[in-house]
Parts: sequence; structure tokens; C-alpha cells
Amino acid sequence: MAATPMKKLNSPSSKAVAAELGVSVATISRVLTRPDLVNKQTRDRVLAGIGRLGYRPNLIARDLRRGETRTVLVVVPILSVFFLEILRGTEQAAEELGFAVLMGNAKGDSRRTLTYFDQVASRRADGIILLTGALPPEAAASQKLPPLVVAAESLKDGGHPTVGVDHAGGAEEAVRHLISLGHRRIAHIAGPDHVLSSRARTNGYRKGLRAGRIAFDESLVQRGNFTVDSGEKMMHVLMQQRQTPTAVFCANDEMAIGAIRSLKAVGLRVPDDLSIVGFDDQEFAQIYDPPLSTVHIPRFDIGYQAMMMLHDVLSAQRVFRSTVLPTRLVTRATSAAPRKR
Amino acid sequence: MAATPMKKLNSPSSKAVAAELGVSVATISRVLTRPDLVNKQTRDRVLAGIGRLGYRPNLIARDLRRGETRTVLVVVPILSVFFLEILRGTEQAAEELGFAVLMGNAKGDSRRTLTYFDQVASRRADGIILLTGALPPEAAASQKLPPLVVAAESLKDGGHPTVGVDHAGGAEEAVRHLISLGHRRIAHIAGPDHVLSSRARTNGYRKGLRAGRIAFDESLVQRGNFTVDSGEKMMHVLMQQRQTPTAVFCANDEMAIGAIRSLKAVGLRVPDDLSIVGFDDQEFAQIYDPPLSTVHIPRFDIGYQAMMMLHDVLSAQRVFRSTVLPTRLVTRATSAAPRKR
DNA sequence: TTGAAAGCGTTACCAC
DNA sequence: GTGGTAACGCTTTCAA
Repeated sequence: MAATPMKKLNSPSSKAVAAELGVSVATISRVLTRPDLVNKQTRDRVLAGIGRLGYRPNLIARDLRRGETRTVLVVVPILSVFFLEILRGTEQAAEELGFAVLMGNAKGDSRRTLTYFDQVASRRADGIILLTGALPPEAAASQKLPPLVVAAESLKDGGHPTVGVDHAGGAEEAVRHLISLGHRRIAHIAGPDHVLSSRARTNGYRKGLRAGRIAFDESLVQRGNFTVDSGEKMMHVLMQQRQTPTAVFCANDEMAIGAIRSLKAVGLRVPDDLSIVGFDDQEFAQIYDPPLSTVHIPRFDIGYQAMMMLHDVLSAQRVFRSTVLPTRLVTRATSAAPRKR
Repeated sequence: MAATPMKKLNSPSSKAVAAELGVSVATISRVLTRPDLVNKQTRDRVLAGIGRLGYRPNLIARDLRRGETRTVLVVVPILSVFFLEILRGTEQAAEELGFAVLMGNAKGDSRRTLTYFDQVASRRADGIILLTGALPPEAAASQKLPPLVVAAESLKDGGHPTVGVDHAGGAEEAVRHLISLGHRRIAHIAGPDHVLSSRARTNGYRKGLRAGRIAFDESLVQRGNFTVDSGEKMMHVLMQQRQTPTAVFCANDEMAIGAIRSLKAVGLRVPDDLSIVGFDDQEFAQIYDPPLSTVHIPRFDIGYQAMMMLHDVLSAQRVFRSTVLPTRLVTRATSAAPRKR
């Protein structure tokens, strides 16, 4: 046990270093920011002094002077795995651009998002990446929005730069996959109707059926709420129908797992008796038993692109580039040809 | 599609507001920070003006003046689910204390941790919560450490304030649980030897055996590396022994799942044929089929306590309080009495 | 190539 | 109760 490691760290100011070395503070600053402007001799002397004295420029003072923080705020609706990989992407891009990333958690409360808008109004960050899907209603009206990029939801929010995901396309691909395996009675456990991505996935489901010339059958779609439990329940409902499905496309991975659980409970096996496909490709999808066929969302890219786009917004005056990223079907062990009768 | 929502937001300075209202900047500042010091009439007038003009104090300037940022930096070794709940706890405490939380990702590179130390040397944050388990070797030597709390690993790093977890206690409880069910041949799939928490869990395992008067049998412990695959492999090894175990205590949940997978592959059932207990209580543990018996780590509390402790460190000069938080066994569906012979 | 000095937008001390 | 003003530590003209 050391004596007192918690030394109050009094890193010196540029003034102190300047005095010590007999140069001006301007020179110190230049050595750090525009070294080419200063004579090699003095430069080396200053550099040495900085090292010896352990000088660190006060970034707060620099930010104040420069009027920018080179920091962005990423606001997530809730702290969940889903956003982790997005965050990684944002971080990566931020690092490349020399930005720092601050994370804000709205905790499902749109008013908390407003608090974060305030952070940039207060100059703690230069801009915001919104992963909350929608602008808080209170803000939508306001004229004074911070530099903003909306990501992960392909909402049409009146022309903000957006990084979206092709939910419909992914859903369609999943259904086509099932069809190509030979399925005809393909059910759908949908997500909440008010979630835009959820709606898009249902649209994709219908489009997939149409492509396979399969009539849409209302009794084959049930609506869950993205939880394992709701998936389990809806699967149960589906199995009560007169004609049971041979495959189910679920709007997310949790519900897919619920569906499988429901099937296992009555002694049915996946994919032997029924095929299941999820959506999201969450981490547990490949760990699960059996490993889940699902639609992969390019989460890293979402984060990366959003950061890059925000950077554009920040440097240029106004940018309207928006992107929709493609999804990708990952076939694992829960989808197979239907049982022959 | 609106015309141009990306208005450059020119929030006015206190000087501008002061001029507009015919008061001094000092008054503006006081209204915001010590409202009791100013006459109710002027206060109301200023407040109204602030609202009308959309004034936001520049926090950067305030920080510079005050010499603190009321921001802490949480450094995670990697961006994984495990740290999510810890972060939630830190955030909660930070909010209660009026602090902001910045997250840094060391990406498994101890030198990157040093970069984050620099952030506080540069006054972007007041202190650091280290979730990386250990101080970077380069820093351990240095005298100039930032205000620091080490969390989630109960390392003895020369007297830094620490929020630890009782890994050994949790492991012991898991083993006692297995014993109480009637198991006698209890194997252990350990984690990497260089990870302190992993060693502590193995110690707990031995302690549990001792408590049950069961002789330690070296052939019953295999070392994995915390991945699903390693768990699978080690379980396979275990089943090659002359005398196979009836239960296995795994040092984390991933390896527990690997173990179960290995068993299923050879037609053995959990918990009918073998009991499995994991450690960590990750999210997927309760989703898995069958739901995993495991040792819960109070992640939220770790984060919460660490933030509170850092606050202490920041306000008092030097504090040496350290805490070890208890774990809790969660029995789900992978542990049961051994098969009768 | 270097230094002096004016700010950046606050806060807090000192007068009044 | 309120105003004037000197810092906080930096960057960036402008002169020399």
C-alpha cells in the first residue's frame, strides 16, 4: 500500500512553462499547434521543457478560444446491446476525425433527449447523433435544432440528414429465403405498429410473399412487442390456427427465440418441424441453440456513417445527404426445407 | 421536407443578454447560479429575457473559470454487454451528483488507457473510473495519476480506491449449491490464469469443495479462455475422464453455454444428466434454453458505487475507502440433483 | 522567428 | 442588490 498516490495533479499552465523557459506563451502554443512556424532550436527546447514539466494544454481553454469542442454527443434511447456496435462505429469514425464521443442516455424519455440538445447549446459538444429514432415532439416544432444526424431509424423527419437501414429489404429477403426452401405457409410475428422499423419489416414480409405469388393471409400475422415472451405467446396463437404455418418470420431476434421456445414446449423441433427466421442478428443469435437464422443489421456502419455525416454537417453549412444501408440475411440452423407430408 | 432546419445556432452570450436587458453580466450570472442573491424583480426580468433570447450559458467558459468540468470519464477495456449495466449505474449516480459521464474505450490496449488519463490531465474531465481491471503498467510507475477509482476487479493495485466484487464468495456459493443438491464429483472450467477475477473464482471453487469435505481433484479442472468454444472444448475433455463429473461450475456464462452445447452434441441432457452453473448472469443466461443457473454480479451497483467513490475522491483530498460487493446465486434450470445410479 | 496583447464567456471579488 | 472588472489558459492577429 503506497502512501498517497492521489497527488493532486497540478499540471502547469503555458504561462508557467513559458516563464521557466524564457519564451512567450505564444511560442508554447505554436510549438504545439503549428510547429513549422517556430525555429527548430527553440522548438526542441520547448518540447524538452514540456516533457520535463509535464505540461498538458488545457483543452477547455482551447475549446473556449476556438469556439468548438470537437466532441459529438450520441444519444441512445436506452442503453442496450443493440447500440453497442453502433457506438463502436461512431467511435472509430470519431477517432479518425479527431473527435471525442460523449454518450447520452435518454432512458426512453423524449424530454431527456432535449436535455442533451441543451448540452450542445451550452457548447459542451458540437453536434448530436440521435439513435432515438425520432425527434422529440417538443423539439420538432422548434427552429433551433443543433447540428444533427438521425441514425438507425429510417424516419422521414422533415429533412434531417439520416443514416437508415433497409428494413423492408431485409424482411423481404428473409421471406424469399423461406420460399426458396419450399415454404408456402409463412407466418409473421410483427413488432409494435408504432415503431417505424417494425412497420417496414412487415411491409417487406408482404412484398416477399407477393414475389413468391403467395396470397397474404391475415390470420398468419400476429403482433408482438419485441420481447421473448410476446414471441412465445404469438407462436402459440399461430399454432392454434386450422392450418398451421411451416415457417415464421419474426420481426426481431427476441421474438424468434420466444417462438422457438413455444415450439419446444409442445415437443416440436426447429427447423425439422418449423423454420424460424429472426431480425437484427444480435449477439445471442449465434450462441443460441439452435443458432438462429436472422437478418443482419450493419450496426457498425450505421455508427460510422452517422459520425462521418455529422462531420460533414459540422464543416459545410448545410448538407442533405442521407443514406440507407443494406441488410444481409444470415442463414444458420433454424431454417430448412419444410417437412414432407 | 422543410427548407433549412440546420440553422447555425447563435445562442447569445451573457454580455448580449445583459446589454439587451440593461443589467450587468454579473447579474445574469448570479440569476443562474445564486438566484437568492438577486432582487426578485430583476431576477424575473432576467429570467424572462433569457427565455426570450434563448440564452444558454457557455459551459466551456464556466468550466474554464471554475477549474472543473463536473465530468467523469469511464474507461472500459472493451465495449461489451458486461459493462453496459455498470455504465447504467455510473450514469445514475452521476445524474444524482450533477456530473456528466464520458465513455472511453481502451479497445484492449493499455496504452489507450493512458490517452484517457491525458484527457483529464487536459481538463476535459475531473476524474476517471477504470473498468479495465488493472492500471496500465506504464502508469503504475508514474506519480501523476488522475483522480481515480478502479472498479469491477478486486485487484490490489497499491492502494487505489476500489469497488470490487466477491468473486470467490460467489464461486463458493455456486459449488455449495451443487453439493447441497447431492453432487460429489464437481468439475470446474476455469478462466484464464492471468485474470484476477478468474483466479478468485477458482479459489472459491476450492473453498466450496473444502466446505463440503470433498477432496480437490486436479483432473476435474480445465482451463478455458472465457469463450463459448473453449467451454465446449473443455467439457469434451472432462467427459473423457475415467470418472466423469456430475456437475460443472464454469467461470463464466459463455463457457457454461459451451459446456451445455458439448453435452447436447453427444445426446446428454442438462440438468438431467449433468448440472451446469455459470458466472456473471449475463442477459442471455435467462433467455438460453435451458435458462442458466449462474452467479449474479451486481453490475449496476458497481457502477453506482464507483461514481460515488470518485466523487468522494474529487471533493475530499484523499480517500481510501474501498468496497467489495457481494454476488448472488441465481438458480434456474441447469442445476438439479444428480441422476441416481 | 518571436513577443505583446486582445479576446473567448464565464465567475467571483470588491466597490458602491 | 448591483455593477465593474480581473482572472481562467489558451489561440491568433499584429508588430517588431
